[in-house]
Amino acid sequence: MASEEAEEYVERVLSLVEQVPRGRVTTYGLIAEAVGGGPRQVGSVMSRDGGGVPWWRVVRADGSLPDSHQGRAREEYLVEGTPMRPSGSIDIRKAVWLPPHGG
DNA sequence: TACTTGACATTTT
DNA sequence: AAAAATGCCAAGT
Repeated sequence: MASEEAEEYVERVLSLVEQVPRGRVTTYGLIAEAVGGGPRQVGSVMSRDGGGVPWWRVVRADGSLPDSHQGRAREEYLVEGTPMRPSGSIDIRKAVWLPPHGG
């Protein structure tokens, strides 16, 4: 039962990811700022239990995609109309969604 | 306790 | 613009 805290942290992360609107994305760092901890922690949580949320809406701070997002994520960006750059990475400046802070 | 790992971020070359 | 180096946080071994 000692890991109840860890589960709550996971739920907070997933909760934010579920709140990301279509056509927008957010970053690991912003989520980390909102829920606490570090960007890497958010990434770890995602790989563990991010399978139930729109994980493709979470990208790196510069709009580039993690190796794991290759494949399905690309299709999602196309159908959702996510602002992309000709290079293939996301136009983070237009696509970024700021998660709600402390409440 | 020390070392290694990971869907990251920022600064410097 | 792209790559390397450094910093960061928590968990696992």
